[in-house]
Amino acid sequence: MQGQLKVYNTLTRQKEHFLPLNPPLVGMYLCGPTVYGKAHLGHARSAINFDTIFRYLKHLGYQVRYVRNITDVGHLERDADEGIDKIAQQARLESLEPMEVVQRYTNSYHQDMDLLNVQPPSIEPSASGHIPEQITMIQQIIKAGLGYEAHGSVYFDVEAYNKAHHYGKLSGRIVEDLLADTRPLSGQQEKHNPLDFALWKKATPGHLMRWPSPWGEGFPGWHIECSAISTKYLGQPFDIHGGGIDLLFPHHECELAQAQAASHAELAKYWFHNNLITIRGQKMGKSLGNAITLEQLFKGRHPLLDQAYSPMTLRFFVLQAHYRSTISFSNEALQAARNGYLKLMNGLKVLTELPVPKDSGAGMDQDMAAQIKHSCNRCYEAMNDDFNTAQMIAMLFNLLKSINALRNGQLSPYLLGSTVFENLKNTYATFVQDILGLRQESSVSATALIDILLGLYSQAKVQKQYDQVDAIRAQLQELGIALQDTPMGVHWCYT
RNA sequence: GGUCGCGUGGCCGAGUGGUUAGGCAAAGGUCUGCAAAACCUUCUACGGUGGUUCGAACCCACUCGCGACCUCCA
Repeated sequence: MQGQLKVYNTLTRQKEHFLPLNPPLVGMYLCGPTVYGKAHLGHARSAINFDTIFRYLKHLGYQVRYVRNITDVGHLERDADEGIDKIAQQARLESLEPMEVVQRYTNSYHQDMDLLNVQPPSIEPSASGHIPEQITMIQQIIKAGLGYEAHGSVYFDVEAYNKAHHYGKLSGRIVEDLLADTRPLSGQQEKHNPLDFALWKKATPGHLMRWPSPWGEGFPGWHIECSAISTKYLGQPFDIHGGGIDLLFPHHECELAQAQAASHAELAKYWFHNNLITIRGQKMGKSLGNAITLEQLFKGRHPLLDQAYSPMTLRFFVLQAHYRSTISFSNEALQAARNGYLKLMNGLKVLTELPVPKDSGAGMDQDMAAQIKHSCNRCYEAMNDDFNTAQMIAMLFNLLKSINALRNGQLSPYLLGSTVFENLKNTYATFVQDILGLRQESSVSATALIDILLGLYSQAKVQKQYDQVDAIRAQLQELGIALQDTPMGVHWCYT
């Protein structure tokens, strides 16, 4: 539809035509959140960027199975010898069961995603629910001679793997360079090589999250869940693997190597990476302590925030930049995003109120019609060029000028003809709502509106304008609202 | 240190060898009982130096500044 989609593939470092392995089916995997804390702006960016990609692929007619995992086990907090995973750590602080922490933050994540109008993925598997699959994959890797056990833990043998494959081909690393630069970390004496990474970790006695395995009680390594889960639901290879650019190395590199080692096949055909949100020139990240959670943003409760910003403001803010560029966070930028978002939404409202012109046949403004048609097409061209939402939004603002001109009577719909008008209407509405995923955030409450009417009602009554009094009462009655004059004033109730 | 990326007007941010990106903010105008919105106009920038070219913000070299990954990270 509307030209051909080109996407930037991190694996090949260039834009390529998007050719799914089994069209019209598309398999897409995204590294989801680790649920040991509230989601922050970075989580939102990734989710919004890939949500938009998901929406656009569906719009193009693809049948997309979108898998986004929930990481609820096993990531080491710091050094391997501590053997404490993040979730267990947090659980102790809060005196909660680990799975209670997982549930709480999973719920919180889902709430945030709903507010951001991020569509739920097709499948949202948890790591803890796929321990057997992970163990099986580890066994395959061992069988292939690319993993080894040491004292109840299992490691991936990077050197052996690199003999037949290229460890580092995704992130552009060279094993020799990596080796030349490895820092000695404590607790790595079990490894044959500093580059080797854990597939399975033996649980220390105090470790809360643990599962039985052929190597004793333990928990899966950091990377194995994604390899096991993605291939389970999407096959191998599948079409698209996504995630934040900070996951590129080592996480995605390891995922790729594990899958390759276990099944002698590529993990994914296309790798997409969204860039980061920066603040004061620096990456916003949990470990840097400069992350703003979504809750803080929506409530305006953070020292860096001048005010609260709504979910749709954030969504627009994110999508006004290309997904592979960094975005600078600032109050000024958020404020600008809010105003831009409102302008776009008001255009949608205007559009629904405009009458569809009948074709008069004569008097069409060919130039104007051509211009609108051109802008409509360019919305598709922008999205087809590696999901360039920034450029697409610019086109929508161009269309918006015409839409507002139509409303003001500065431009007559008859000059456009019904075909162009319908094209304008459909394109604008489709891109704003279905693809950008923007929706109205109306804060107007019905009771507040009724109160205003009650004021006018009372005033009219005092002035003995009974026609108006009766009219207000009758019209509210039609809406199921009855007015009642009492000695205490005017009340209303549902009827 | 290794690898990679970025530096665009007051702010955010596309783009890329010759054509207005767009939004926000600001100024002027049209409209208007007031206000707002909308529309029109203005502000025409690409870190620095040198080179290639008829022509570079876009290519090349050097240089300055910033950042990301290499450890958990969206």
